[in-house]
Amino acid sequence: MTAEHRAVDRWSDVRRRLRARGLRWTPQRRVLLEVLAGVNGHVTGAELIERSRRIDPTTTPSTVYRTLDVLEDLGLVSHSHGLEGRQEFHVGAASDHGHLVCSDCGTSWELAAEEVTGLVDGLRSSRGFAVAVDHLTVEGRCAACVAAEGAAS
Amino acid sequence: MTAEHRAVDRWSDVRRRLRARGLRWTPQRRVLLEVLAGVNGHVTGAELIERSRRIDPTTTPSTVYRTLDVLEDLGLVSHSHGLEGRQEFHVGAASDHGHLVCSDCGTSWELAAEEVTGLVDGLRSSRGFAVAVDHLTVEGRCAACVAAEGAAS
DNA sequence: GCTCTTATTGCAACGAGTTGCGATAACGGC
DNA sequence: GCCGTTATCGCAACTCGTTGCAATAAGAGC
Repeated sequence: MTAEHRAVDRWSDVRRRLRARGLRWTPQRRVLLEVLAGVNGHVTGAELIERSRRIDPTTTPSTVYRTLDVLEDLGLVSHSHGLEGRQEFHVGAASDHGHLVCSDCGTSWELAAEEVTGLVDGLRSSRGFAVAVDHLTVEGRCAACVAAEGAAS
Repeated sequence: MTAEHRAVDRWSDVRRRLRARGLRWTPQRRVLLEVLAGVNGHVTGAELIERSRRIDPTTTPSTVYRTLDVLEDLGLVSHSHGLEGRQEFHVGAASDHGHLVCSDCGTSWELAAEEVTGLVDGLRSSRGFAVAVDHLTVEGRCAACVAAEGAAS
């Protein structure tokens, strides 16, 4: 059994889950899942396309994005908007967390739900607004970049 | 004096401010400022282009976006990313506020700096992260949409 | 295995936004 | 008012992502 095979096996129930919904298991979806199995953390849509093309050069953007939509429905990935409004996909079931992005260096971190309870509760009580934590991206400058700037000037 | 003239006058010091920086006052910039003078609240980049074209049909996207960059440097506009990661420009000097966007109906509200002090202070002390409040967009579902959903189901 | 339904694909065209580059035109100096 | 410097313009090409549509192919039933 090759390494790739093992990686796919990790996601084996996806096929069943698709079928259960009347959806289909296609070669293109297999490729994307193979790619996703090798990701931990965040990836941009463009990067997923590129990696898929390394396995199958005929990979098409529309197919990838549409498959990602389906997988998001299944709860396998989630997406948020990072720097420049680019899509960032997050793999794995670590539910309900936001992101912290440094606008200087571009690094991003996960933001645990507990770190934003104040904001969430505040907006719910004051405005009745239900914050989608997993879509929350907080932009700013990280400690390292703030320090670097201080040292430079 | 025409209405258009009066609108431009409101922004008359922009010309001086540009010159002071060695930048130039061009017909294209005059058009965009005329458009911006008629905006209060938020506009998308595409909308600004469309409105500029109504004054001067030869308006080019690159010029508009580049001018917006300059105006952002001057502090006249600021931009954030709304739904779908689209750019939203905000006119007027109401400094340092974020946005609240409903992912169902698309409506957006301003988020006062005071409403997010908890988050900002928390991230500064726990991670040394300096949040850019004016770039903060909080997505979720507004009270009206939550209520509508409750009634429907 | 064959057929039929219809989910999915790939193409082509589009929308938002950015970038490199040669040509144009502000505007400060004379 | 003309000249030279160089900021700005407009084009063309590109990136990321989305959408409509005709053609393809999963997979369920037989």
